Amino acid sequence: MAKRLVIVESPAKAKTIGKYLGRDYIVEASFGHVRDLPRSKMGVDVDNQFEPKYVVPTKARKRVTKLKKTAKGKDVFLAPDPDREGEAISWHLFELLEKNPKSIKRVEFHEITKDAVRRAFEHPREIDQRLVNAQQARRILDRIVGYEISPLLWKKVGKGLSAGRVQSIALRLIVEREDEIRRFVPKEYWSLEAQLSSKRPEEKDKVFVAKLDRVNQEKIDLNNAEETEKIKTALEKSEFQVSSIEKKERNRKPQAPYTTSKLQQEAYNRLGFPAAKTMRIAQSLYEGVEIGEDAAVGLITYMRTDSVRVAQTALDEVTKYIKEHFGPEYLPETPHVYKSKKSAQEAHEAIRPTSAYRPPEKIKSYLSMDEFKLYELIWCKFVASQMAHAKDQVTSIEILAAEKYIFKTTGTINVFPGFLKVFADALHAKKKKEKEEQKEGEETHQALPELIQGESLDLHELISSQHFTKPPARFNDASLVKALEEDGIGRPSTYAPTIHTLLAREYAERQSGALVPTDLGEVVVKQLVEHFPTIMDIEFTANMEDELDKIEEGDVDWVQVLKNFYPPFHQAVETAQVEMKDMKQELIETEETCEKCGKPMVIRRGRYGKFLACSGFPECRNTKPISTGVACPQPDCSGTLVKRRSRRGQPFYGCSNYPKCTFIANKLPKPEEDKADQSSASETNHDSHKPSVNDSTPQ
DNA sequence: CAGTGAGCGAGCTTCCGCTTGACTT
Repeated sequence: MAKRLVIVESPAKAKTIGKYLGRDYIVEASFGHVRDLPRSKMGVDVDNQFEPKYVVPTKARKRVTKLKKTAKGKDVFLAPDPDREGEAISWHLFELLEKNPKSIKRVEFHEITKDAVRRAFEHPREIDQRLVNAQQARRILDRIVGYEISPLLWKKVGKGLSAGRVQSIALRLIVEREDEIRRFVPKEYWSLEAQLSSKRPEEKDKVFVAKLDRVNQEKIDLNNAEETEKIKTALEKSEFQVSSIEKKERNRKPQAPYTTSKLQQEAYNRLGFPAAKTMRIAQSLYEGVEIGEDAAVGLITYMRTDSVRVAQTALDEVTKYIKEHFGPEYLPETPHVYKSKKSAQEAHEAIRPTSAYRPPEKIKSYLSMDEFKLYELIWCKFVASQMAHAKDQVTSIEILAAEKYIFKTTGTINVFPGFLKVFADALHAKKKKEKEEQKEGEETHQALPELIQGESLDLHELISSQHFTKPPARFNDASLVKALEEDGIGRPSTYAPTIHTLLAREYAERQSGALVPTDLGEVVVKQLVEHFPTIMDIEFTANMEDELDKIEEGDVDWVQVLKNFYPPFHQAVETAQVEMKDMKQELIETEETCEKCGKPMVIRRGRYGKFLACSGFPECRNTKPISTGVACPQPDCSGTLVKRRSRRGQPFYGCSNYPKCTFIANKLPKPEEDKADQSSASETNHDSHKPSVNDSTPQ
């Protein structure tokens, strides 16, 4: 009968550790937090040292009972993650179990390897109350912000709404990006390219392209057709001569193995997986997949991490693998070491395969298509991260024309693939003929002919093209997660749920992958920014983290941090109770008159956004949608287009004269323009968000 | 595909961060 109980957060971790520790230990999982503030009320006594009231949520009841029973008379080791939240979980467990066991100690390990676990058990310690207190300050602050502002929104905007330190900043980013896009004015610019080739017979067939770069040593901006055509004409008869050739060797470095944020970004950009889908699939790879005859094997390390650290055993193994499969020349002189971002809590390793010796192709038949694709990303990224640099030879050539115009071009030849070999092999294995986006952000390179300094070239064609600057792209899962992570807002476990919340509240919606704010989202952000500028500041979380750090260092009392925060915040809530506009009642006057009763129409906000309603309500119940101002393209129709929504919620544009006119379109057609050369513009400036996401994933 | 918004006003809604399993049909 084992005399020792170890408690960790997750059952998968429990299984692995159980194997390392042997029969003397029982290993159980807590399944995350086991105590929390009550859901139904604030649960914080703001007048009495912010004393929190902790309860065991119903979901955790059975777990806690089981743990209490198992702990009786044993030596208990609390082994949650070595970070703020893990320390808090340990403390809550301690408080709940205190009376039952013979002893309770805390152990910590930063990687789940036999060695690290063994060592941890040789040095058990007490719970670090400073870490716990930092967590309490964080928890209570989030509770106060969320549970004081949300009810204000119920009163002023609509029931069921929410606000919070993380979600409201995420929403703000989305709303402000939409503002930028609306304000954006595209600017015209032109480029001028020359198709050239050598006159020498042996190189003559290799036509290449060079781009106009400078005039009289000054960078040139071509702003319109006239300017461009003038130069073009001047150059048509001109001599083109190679004025400089520069060859350089360039090293390209592999990137670090994945953190959660980076995995979500790349899975979205390369595979089209929304953040939630990536996490679901990663979880199944982590929990284990049956491979051949063996029992289930965990294929990757833990998927919620902010660290790029790799266990020494894994480094040794991947080094061996690279040497055997690619050859010693594919190894760097010393192993690459990557730095996590400063704010990382480093409780886990990077996301990596549990063994380099399980290349994707080898286990493909045991995985679903999606599991395979995600595993392949993770495996390749990790193996590449410990391979040699790729070496390119980059040739930069300048060509002089008409004595003052300088054209530039570069050619790149890969002389040693290094880490790129992993990605090239993966691509090859897929046998894809179609041109696929190269991994690791490679551009397509043109190969140049061998040119000689001073030689004169044949001009085949001068190509001028019109371009327009593009507005910034809307956020999608990848870019939003990236922005949040860079500003230290949210944690690996919350990026995907935060996006879900914004959609569930109807603050934002997905349009072919992009996150677009709704009217409701815009109203909420406007009110919050006006009344809670501090909370709505991107820097708020960073400042909070500084305070939490001080608590962890023992420099500041956690209650004092809340005492500093609360009074001005609460005052802002009180003020907003009085001064925030009641958006539920808000009527916006318009010029339109009701065709049924002649009274003016007003804009109201409803479930589906803004609409026009008669001010004579409830006597006159006439309503109509707001016109987009775009005329109906149907000939002989005097109507304008209005935005509507199908029963399934899909927005579409229909004619205001319906049912007389049945014109319908999914996208707003461009207003008619007199210029016929619209089509020659090489780039359009909307819907620039990409890529599109599979609509197949249910939310 | 073509609707939405007050009034009475019970009792309800809500945060962030840790983690997966399952009251019954």
